[in-house]
Amino acid sequence: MDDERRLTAQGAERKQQLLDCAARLFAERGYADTRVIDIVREAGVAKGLFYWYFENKEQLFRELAEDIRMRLRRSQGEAIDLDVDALSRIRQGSEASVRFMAINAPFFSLLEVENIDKRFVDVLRQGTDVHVADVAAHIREGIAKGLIRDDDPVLLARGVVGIVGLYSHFHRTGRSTVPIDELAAFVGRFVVRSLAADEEIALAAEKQASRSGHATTGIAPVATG
Amino acid sequence: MDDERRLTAQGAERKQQLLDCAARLFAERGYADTRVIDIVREAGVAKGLFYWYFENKEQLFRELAEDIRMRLRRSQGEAIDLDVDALSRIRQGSEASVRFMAINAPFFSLLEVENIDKRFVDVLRQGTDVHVADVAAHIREGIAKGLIRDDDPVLLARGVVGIVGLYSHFHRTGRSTVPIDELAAFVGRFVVRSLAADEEIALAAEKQASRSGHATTGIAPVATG
Amino acid sequence: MDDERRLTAQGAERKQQLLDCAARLFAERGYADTRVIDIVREAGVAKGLFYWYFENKEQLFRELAEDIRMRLRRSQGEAIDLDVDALSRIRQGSEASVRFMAINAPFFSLLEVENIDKRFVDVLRQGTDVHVADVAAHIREGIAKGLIRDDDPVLLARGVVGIVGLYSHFHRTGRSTVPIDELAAFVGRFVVRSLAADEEIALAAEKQASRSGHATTGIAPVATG
Amino acid sequence: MDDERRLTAQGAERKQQLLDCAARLFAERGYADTRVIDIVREAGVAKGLFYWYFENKEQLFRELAEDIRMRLRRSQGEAIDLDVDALSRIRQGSEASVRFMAINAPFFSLLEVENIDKRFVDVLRQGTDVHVADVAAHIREGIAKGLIRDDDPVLLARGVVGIVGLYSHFHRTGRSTVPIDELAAFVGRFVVRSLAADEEIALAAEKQASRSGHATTGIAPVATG
DNA sequence: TATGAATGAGTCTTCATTCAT
DNA sequence: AATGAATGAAGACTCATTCAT
Repeated sequence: MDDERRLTAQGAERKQQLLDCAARLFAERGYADTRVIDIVREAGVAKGLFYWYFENKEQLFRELAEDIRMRLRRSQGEAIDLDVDALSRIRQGSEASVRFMAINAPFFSLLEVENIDKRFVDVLRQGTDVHVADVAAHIREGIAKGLIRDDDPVLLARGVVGIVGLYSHFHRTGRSTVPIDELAAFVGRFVVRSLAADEEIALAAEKQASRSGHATTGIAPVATG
Repeated sequence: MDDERRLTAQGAERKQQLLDCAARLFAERGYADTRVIDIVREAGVAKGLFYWYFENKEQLFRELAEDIRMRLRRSQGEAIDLDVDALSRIRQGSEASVRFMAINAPFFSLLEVENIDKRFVDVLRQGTDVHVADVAAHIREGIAKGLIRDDDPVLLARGVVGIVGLYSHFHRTGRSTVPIDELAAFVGRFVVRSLAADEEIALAAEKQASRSGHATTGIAPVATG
Repeated sequence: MDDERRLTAQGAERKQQLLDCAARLFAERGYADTRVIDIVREAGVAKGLFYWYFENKEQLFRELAEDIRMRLRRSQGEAIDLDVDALSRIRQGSEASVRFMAINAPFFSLLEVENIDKRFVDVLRQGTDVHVADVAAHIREGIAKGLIRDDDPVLLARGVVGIVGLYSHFHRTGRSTVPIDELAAFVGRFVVRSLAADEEIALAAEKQASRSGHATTGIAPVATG
Repeated sequence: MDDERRLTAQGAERKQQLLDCAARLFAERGYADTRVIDIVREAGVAKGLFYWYFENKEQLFRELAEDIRMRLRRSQGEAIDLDVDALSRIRQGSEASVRFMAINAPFFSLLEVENIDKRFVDVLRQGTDVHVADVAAHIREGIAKGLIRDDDPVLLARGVVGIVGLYSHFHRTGRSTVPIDELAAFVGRFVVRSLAADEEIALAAEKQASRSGHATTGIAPVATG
């Protein structure tokens, strides 16, 4: 792969196919235990072709991670109701994220953790930081308006993002017996309680109707085999 | 290492030295990127000696993980004041954990995540589950007494354990500018707010004096060669 | 080599090349003392390629052993004159074998002994057993016709096969000063005398003209790099 | 081991114990697959002690091989009746050898083949050569007296020695269903028929009473620890 | 675009041998 | 004599990456 290549329609499709297969395998066995040959075999192409579309295995992972992060962020934007108060918006975003991650499970397994591979801390950390910044903005507004208790906004935001990832992971690894909608609601409550300035506000935020249906838009499923 | 070997005092020391070196390296570069030769070089011994004390690299990791988990749990037990209410106990345990993990940072990097390597999900998950069960017991008591809001105790416990790990990780990776004591207090507040049945109870729990000084007892630092 | 691979013509050639090089080296230095790297160096290719064609060193040995055994058996079939009596046929086969083994010396060194490696007793023993069964059939016929003395046919057959291997080995290891044709004739006499019912029959069998010229067809010599 | 060491009685015993254990293990798993640690463990001593008694593993094997060869030769001398004719003496020696090898099976497995390890061709070959020379002397005498057919004496002697080893091996590897005395008799017949000048002589040699009872004197059994 | 043979650096693991005690 | 920890050379095998076709 010499440079920024212009791909034909078929080429783009083939590349996406490799990305999808890789995502699934990374999720199943981890980055290190997924060999390039596993990916191409899953896609039904020859080994050499991998290097036509990607510089190397690492590059593929980075593309994958960035792509997923982008989709998650977009889904959150869609889930948030700009007319409601900051605390409710955080709740909406959190619930939507839990749902979105559940639907697109295989794509998230790989980036929730910073430690998969030291090589990737940069991509993964940067993704989280963007997310945290988004939430922190809402939190600052909430504090200013007396809706959210007066504590370090960035730390609080880290907590929110972390909790969402936490329960998503729990659900993704098949250990949650709770249905996804219930789990999302639970996370919503958890987050609201963590942040709310007082009980009354918490109860109000919990009541706020959810528009998070939008967030169920998933990543297109991959035709395996 | 062919069988259950009885170690002399010196042998046990040498083994511990290898464990410590391995912990540090795993923390720095991850499990996969730490070669056996790196470990023995760090310890200043020959490669073959590694296999005198450990069956293989995987076995060493398991011993390490179990050891650390045990220490963490013990430190929590010491930090908890049995005379105070359940919510306060959870706060105490959480704060103590954050401090303990901060002090023994290199030892925790490797087990906070379930995904280091698919081979190790068993050890790591089991460790977390024990921890969650501990906390869930306190939560049940708190709910019964009206101190903790009435929600799924195991899910809540997962949240508590997760948040502690979350902020410990954040601190460990050097991104927290907040001093450790302040961070521990923040986590204490966060946890208390997430769980408390009402505001009054939350404030009371936050006031409760901490005995968590005990928990600062760390793992003996290793003299690096 | 992950699965049953279909080889191109060139691939089959390369594989055969590796087999030939391995045979020569195994013969020279034994199985254990021949490293994979020696084999690939001999073939002038890189180490990794070995594992493209063979699962591992052991597998290569097995393929080799089976291949050789097959060739030997085929050569015997070609050497035997179906019109002559059983005793003469055994003599023909024995002489042919000695010649065939002498010509293809490097290929036989490795399987004449059962003890190269405990792992391989199965392949090697099974090969011998087939051979013994072949000879035993002729012996039974010879006994029935009064040509061969009445003794245990399988034990006798083991003796015949053993003697052939014995003198082949002797010749192969360079200790026989006798030319190969003379040695083959000697073995023919030895075998005939061991089996013959009486002297007259023995003399008759010794006189029987040999067709064993066929058996000189050897394994194609390998162009050493 | 610095030099020719003078051993105490206890030391000699300890050394013999190691030799015996090694013989058993070599027979079971072959030379290469028997580790020094296996030998010392079998003997119940520490690894370092091995090198007090033997220069190295190879040296031990050589001592073992020479010892066994000596015992075999002695047993043959004892089995031969100097009063009988050459052909009968060969028969006696052959039968005695088969019996002796059967009794001391574990000690012979290792030296019957020249190919265990290229390092040992010298010891093993030399042992065989002495044996062959012994037999060849008898054969020359037999030829001179018209008892044995006029063929190359050394080649014939190789055949005799080889056949004895052949059937011993067959018996040792547990594939012979025939009782040892019967097998020995069979070998006697086989050898006699291979060599005899005519039928009458062969029948006479077969009738000759056997004194080979002497040869059953075995190597002292080893107390396995 | 696509193939699959070829490369070779990298890593774990084994084991004979040495040596301080 | 005896112990067992320590050494380090050696070898099998993996897998990302390259390249001729």
